Amino acid sequence: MIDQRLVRDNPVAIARQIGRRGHAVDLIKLQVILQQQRQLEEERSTLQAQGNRIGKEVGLKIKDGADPGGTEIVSLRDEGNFIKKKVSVLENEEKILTSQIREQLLTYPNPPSEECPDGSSEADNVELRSWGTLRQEQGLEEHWQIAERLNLFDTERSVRIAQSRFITLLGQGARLERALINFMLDRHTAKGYREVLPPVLVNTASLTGSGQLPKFAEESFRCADDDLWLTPTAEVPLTSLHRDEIIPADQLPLRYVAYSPCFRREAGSYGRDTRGLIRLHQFNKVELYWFVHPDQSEGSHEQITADAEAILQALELPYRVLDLCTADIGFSAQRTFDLEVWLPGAGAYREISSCSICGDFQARRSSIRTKKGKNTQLVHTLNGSGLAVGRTMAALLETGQQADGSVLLPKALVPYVGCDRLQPE
RNA sequence: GGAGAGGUGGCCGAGUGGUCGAAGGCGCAGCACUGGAAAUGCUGUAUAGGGGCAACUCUAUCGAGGGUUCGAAUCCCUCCCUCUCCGCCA
Repeated sequence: MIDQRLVRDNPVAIARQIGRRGHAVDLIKLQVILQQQRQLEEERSTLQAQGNRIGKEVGLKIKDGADPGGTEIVSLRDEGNFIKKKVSVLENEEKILTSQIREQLLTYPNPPSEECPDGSSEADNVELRSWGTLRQEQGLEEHWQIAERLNLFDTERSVRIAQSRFITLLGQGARLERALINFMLDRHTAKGYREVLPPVLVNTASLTGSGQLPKFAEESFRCADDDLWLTPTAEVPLTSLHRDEIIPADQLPLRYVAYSPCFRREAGSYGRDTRGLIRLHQFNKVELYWFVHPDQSEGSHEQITADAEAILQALELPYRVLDLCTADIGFSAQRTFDLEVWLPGAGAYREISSCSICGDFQARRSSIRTKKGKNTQLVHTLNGSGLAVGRTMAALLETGQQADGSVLLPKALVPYVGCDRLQPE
């Protein structure tokens, strides 16, 4: 959420910043409402102060022996009643404005940071660096072909169990998925991350706090009879882990790593990536999440990205790093670095991690603050996938495929899987 | 699912209509004492919004919303949540 004081003081500047995302916004109307609201609040609190004075006066006079039914007390009561009526009128108007303000504020995306490159589509994303040597020979299989051959998962039966875009991993496939989750968690916790296994059903407040609601309701699965949704990413429960809290400054930064299944409707992606592990309604992800003091967020974006990259490097998976342009960053992000892994079979890079710095955007929505002495301020939050597990498996299959049909696994993974290659069962 | 209890500041806990943002304790911070520490003593210690250079001050907040009243943490109504016991269950 953007700071309403900024909208009140300089709506044009904020609108211009948000406008860099490609859609013009007009904050002048909101500014007017904010000014009205502030004026109402001023009037109301002045009246309430008067009312409070009368209340005290009546109490004191009665205590001093004044006749509760006497003219003096009665006239004070009348005055109190008069003020009360005026206050309640103002309060009602104010309440309407306040909820309008919040409703609107919640719909505006985070203004991109100064460093975020301008652009109008994903074509304007900037490649920052790449790592590893790409396999580019002809005739390589795509991951779903390999998986089918090795019997790692069953697509058709998954439709029977659920619907399309769900996957059932089998045998070595299931084992590899589990190995990857453990491997990633171990690597991150070894670096000082605190491991979290959160609920995967989250309430509306949690989704609003991290920025998925109100704008992206159609992307999430909702439980019909409860105020609960299937989480689209562990970022949601991790943000709400400290919602409505004040974290002592000396405890920051807090760095969490959470494995969770993630659920997304993938509305509007009909026909894309229909085979294999790339785009599913349910997938596994290990997520990194930082709460940092605003004075210390410098450099943290690069660090969290490096932590995600370390997994790709340990798995010997070539990738590149993109600095997403203003048109391509997510709703809550100020700036985002995407990691794209090389899929030799598909002959393309695919997003496998998205590392974002959100500034105080989520912290304001979720009311997460920190305190140093008397100074209370919003924390800054960062998140990054470390990594998307299904897509990691896809990359491993395509990268490790051998002429004899087996798949060679990276050395680091051998202790987790229990063998150095996957072979037909 | 059945029965009961309860939601007060960072925590514990008092407070059943009047100057209560709220006793007391714990914790925390500063100061004093000490060679240093412990113990002790003193002082301070919520959040949000408004005004003021500041000291400071006004308003709101005792789960949420509504009501009664000149005045509500305290009385009434509705809702939410938590806990305990029983049942069921991974």
